[in-house]
Amino acid sequence: MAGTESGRRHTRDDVARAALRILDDDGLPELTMRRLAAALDLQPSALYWHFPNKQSLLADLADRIVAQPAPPRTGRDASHTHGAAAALRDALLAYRDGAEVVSSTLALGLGSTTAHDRLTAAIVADGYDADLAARAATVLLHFVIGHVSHEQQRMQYDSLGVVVPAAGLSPQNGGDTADEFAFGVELFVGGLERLRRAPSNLPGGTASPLAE
Amino acid sequence: MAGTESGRRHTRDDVARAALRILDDDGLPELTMRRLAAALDLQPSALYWHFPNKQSLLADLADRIVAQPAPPRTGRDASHTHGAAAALRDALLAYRDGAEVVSSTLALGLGSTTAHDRLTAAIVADGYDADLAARAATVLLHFVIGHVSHEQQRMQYDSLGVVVPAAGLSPQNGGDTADEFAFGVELFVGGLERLRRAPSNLPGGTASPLAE
DNA sequence: ACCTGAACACCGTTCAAGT
DNA sequence: ACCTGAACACCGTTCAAGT
Repeated sequence: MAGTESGRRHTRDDVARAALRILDDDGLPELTMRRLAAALDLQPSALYWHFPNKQSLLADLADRIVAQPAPPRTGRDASHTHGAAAALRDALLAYRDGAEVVSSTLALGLGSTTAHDRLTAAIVADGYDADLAARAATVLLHFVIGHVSHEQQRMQYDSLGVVVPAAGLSPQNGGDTADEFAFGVELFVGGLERLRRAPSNLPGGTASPLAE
Repeated sequence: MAGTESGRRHTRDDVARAALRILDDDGLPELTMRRLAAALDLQPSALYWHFPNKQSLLADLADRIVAQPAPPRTGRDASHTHGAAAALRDALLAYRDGAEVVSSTLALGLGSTTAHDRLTAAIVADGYDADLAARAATVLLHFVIGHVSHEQQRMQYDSLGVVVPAAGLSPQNGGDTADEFAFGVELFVGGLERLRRAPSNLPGGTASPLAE
């Protein structure tokens, strides 16, 4: 009874929170302007007083999902980078289709730079210079979003009892998705560490000195 | 005059090719079933004889984009992995919004496993066992798709003359996108090489033996 | 400042029926 | 085997007008 709708007129924050609720309850495809308006007892056109269009609403949701305070992580993380990557994954997993919302917002060049900034800061805290960290953070961010997006798609297939025949990207060897995530982050951190000893070997020279 | 429409009735291949043409000419948002039908001089409902729904059509397009024969790459690649990653990037770049089509198809668990298979084979060819390679290929695939997707979004912004204020994922330091891509692949390969010497250090032990 | 009412210009998809 | 015609059940967005 004492829900999100109580007084009379709504604020931009109300709209965003109602949208987050629909997202989490029923998923991104169900989050239409018309359904959101109905949840707020509003005409669809009223939403356009609060947000210029649907994409900017989604960008706002993406910011909220990413900005979410990180729950205290169990155990010491192996590095700041590991911790920041895991915290970002947790944030994306906290809302249904969270990764997709953030991904599509990023793909349109919208949304804040919070996620990228935090990963960059963590890499810097692990001892790399700001320039390198910023570029590496972009790489890590692509992996994290891609991974969690795939993870969440799998969750909703599982909840529907769908048997996926031989999907190319599913964990192949009985490892669960958290293990696969840790593996990806470890690969990334390993690559960073290798750069620490041999700072420039991109063009020219043998790129794989350890091979054979 | 002698275009895609000549005889009378169309095949599934005709439909897919007409769709690829709309995609490449006008982008993914313009690729609607109604516009596609019009391009083929068909009623929209006719498309549903060839494809059960729009998503399976998009999955077919994704397969075609990825399966595309790789143009001969200039210069020797530093490794099979570098070559396969670059070839995949080229394939995605060959069609407007190519990365987004593949990404959304993957996100729905549709499409073939060609991209993943090829990356896996390349990693195996570089001397890693099949198990590790398959998991690593997933990581690399996430990066490649995320990177190219962002790259293509940027291309269409540039072509519109849009000035993006301070986007968090744009190349920050004057490096072009191809350099950023090479950097990401190098990071990935570096991480793999580190695993070659220390095959298991994920849980337990110091994860960053080189730090400090 | 915040919302209604009504409309515009679209979508994907189904299905009986035609050839 | 391949397509038409007509409909269903939706979308996001605009805009004048109300309070």
